[in-house]
Amino acid sequence: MTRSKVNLAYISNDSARRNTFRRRKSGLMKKAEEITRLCEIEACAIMFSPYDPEPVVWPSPLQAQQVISRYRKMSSLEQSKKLVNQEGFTRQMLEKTMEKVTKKQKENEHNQMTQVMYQCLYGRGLDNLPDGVLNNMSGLISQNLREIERFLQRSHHNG
Amino acid sequence: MTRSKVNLAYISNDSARRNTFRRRKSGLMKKAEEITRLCEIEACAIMFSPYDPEPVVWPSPLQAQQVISRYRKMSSLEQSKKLVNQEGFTRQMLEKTMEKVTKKQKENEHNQMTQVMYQCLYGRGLDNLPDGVLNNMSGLISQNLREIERFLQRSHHNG
DNA sequence: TACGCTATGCTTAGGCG
DNA sequence: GCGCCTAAGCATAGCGT
Repeated sequence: MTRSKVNLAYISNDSARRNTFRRRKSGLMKKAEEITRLCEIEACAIMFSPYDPEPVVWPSPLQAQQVISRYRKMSSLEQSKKLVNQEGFTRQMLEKTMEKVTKKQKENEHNQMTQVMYQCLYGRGLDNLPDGVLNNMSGLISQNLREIERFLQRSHHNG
Repeated sequence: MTRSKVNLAYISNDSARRNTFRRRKSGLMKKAEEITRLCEIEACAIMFSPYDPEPVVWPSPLQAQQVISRYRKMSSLEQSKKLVNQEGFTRQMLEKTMEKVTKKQKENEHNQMTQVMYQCLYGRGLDNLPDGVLNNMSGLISQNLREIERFLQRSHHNG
């Protein structure tokens, strides 16, 4: 049977759909590879499917996280720049202060504890830490988490 | 001149590279559209290029954020489940405590300040806040950010 | 179910306006 | 720089294994 024009709709046949997904997934990632190489851009892709036990993350979980955090940073920055009313000023102030804190964090980079806490706070996951950093830090970590809890409670009571 | 096989390397010619990027970007997004429709999967893609003033987010910033948060949730869950060694215990403890703090945060949901701070800390952006929350809170916010700074400094000095 | 094969449709490099 | 055009090269549907 000759190949016909693809009907661009949900493929109801289970095995056909699974096959198409497998093939097109690899095709898509190949295209992503190519445009990244040819143009030297930064990109990532995430796909959830019933056919993979885990989400498919291209090019890698680590690089994807970097792209995502860059995106988050930029989009919130753009938003704060666009706003000029009272609320906008508050947003800008928040951005600036957070940047200041981030800068201080960088200065303290040798402090492993701060590093751990920060990654935790920002939800970046704990993959970027040097090997062994998490060892022997249980006490310190739980101590500082209690500190955060107290901070939240204070915020609650004061607010 | 007949079309030749593409050399899969960085295109040094500026205009050619820009052209290729424009074309392949649209091609890539079309492919993403197609696989999503054909197989009904959930996916997103982010691309940073010198040719776009803003990052290109497919299918939309909102849907991308949903996919990203789903990925984050799943990956941290998988990580904590997979690990069984000393470092794994530490990770699990971190996860649990952070969940606890998150739960407490939910209990305090009526506290607008806590909500603002939390969203800020987690880098979720400030878009999900109810209207007007950010108004008249400048003083409170900067106060609490100073609190965070002090916390980081303590972490530094103690570490 | 996944993979290899091949014909066919689609993508896109190169050229032009 | 962008969009159109055409043909060369690629992706992939349908089938067999």
